[in-house]
Amino acid sequence: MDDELLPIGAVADRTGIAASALRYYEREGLIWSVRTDGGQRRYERDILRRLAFIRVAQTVGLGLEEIRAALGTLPSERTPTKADWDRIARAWRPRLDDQIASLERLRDQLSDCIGCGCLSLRVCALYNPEDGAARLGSGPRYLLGDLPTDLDPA
Amino acid sequence: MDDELLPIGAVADRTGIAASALRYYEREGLIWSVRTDGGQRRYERDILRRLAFIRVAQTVGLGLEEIRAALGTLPSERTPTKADWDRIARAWRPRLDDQIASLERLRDQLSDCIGCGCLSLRVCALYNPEDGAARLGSGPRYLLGDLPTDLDPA
DNA sequence: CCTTGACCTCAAGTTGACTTCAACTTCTAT
DNA sequence: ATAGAAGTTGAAGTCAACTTGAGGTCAAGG
Repeated sequence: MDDELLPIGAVADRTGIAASALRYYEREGLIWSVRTDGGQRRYERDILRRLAFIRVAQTVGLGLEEIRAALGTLPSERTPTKADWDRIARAWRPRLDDQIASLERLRDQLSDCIGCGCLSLRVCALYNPEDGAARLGSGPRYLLGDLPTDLDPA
Repeated sequence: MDDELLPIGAVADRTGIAASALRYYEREGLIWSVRTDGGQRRYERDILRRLAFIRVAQTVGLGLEEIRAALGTLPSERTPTKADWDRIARAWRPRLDDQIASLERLRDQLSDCIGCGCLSLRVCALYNPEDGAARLGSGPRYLLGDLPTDLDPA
């Protein structure tokens, strides 16, 4: 069997995650590495599964903060098992279901509501505040945060 | 009939969009206003429909750039009709369908693939680059941009 | 031994969609 | 006529998730 530990470039190649991002994740406490005498990072193969998890979690819409929290629920003493990963991943289901549901709601209302030309908030409630699907983009985003009273035009 | 034109605060109240955002949209060329002698903005009621459109477009996941482009396809000489708005909104359908489809794919694979514990890119293709659902967050984001070769751990 | 490509750190830059601040000015109701 | 609420501008700040750059160090093959 060949070398146990992977240098950063190998991990980057295998995961598609840039080396700079891997260093960033380490600074943020999402992953860790051991160092050579010369100070270079060496990763255990275990890291690949962890990174796979991070990548999927992002796709589900979690921020790194939340992901770190989720990773924190993994056992620290032993190597996480399938069951450990499974438990966390299962927690995403409802979240995904919500996202799907609100996009479907939006799609259906788009036919009914924009189709009818009303575009009125009060009538069609097209903009559901607190809809998971609305959280695209970053930064201060109070859009959709407070219930507007009406948008009925002219 | 009362006054035709709305000051910025009234528009902000009615739409739930902050006055600062309205000024920003104007700088970005998404909306416009007329001015009083003193230089204050006054909006025609028409603006409410336009803002409603912008808000929904954002929910669908469009950036302001794309939204401006879409608004640009509206007739400039006459006030847009229901049919005009309808035409644009209809263009979102496929996009929404894609988003929904890729979230569903993710959800289903989550059961099969993380459930089985493999978390392997090559095998389960859980991370579909170019999946619309993946574009959450902003800033340079090359994640999911290049096809990784494998993430199969240990 | 030495070259060359991979790696290191730290600070600063990027992106999008805004917000916040300071320092005024305008409108409206009394 | 005037107080106070609401509006104005321009510049700078915010947030997440990274990237980029400068200036230097490490490690593996020839």
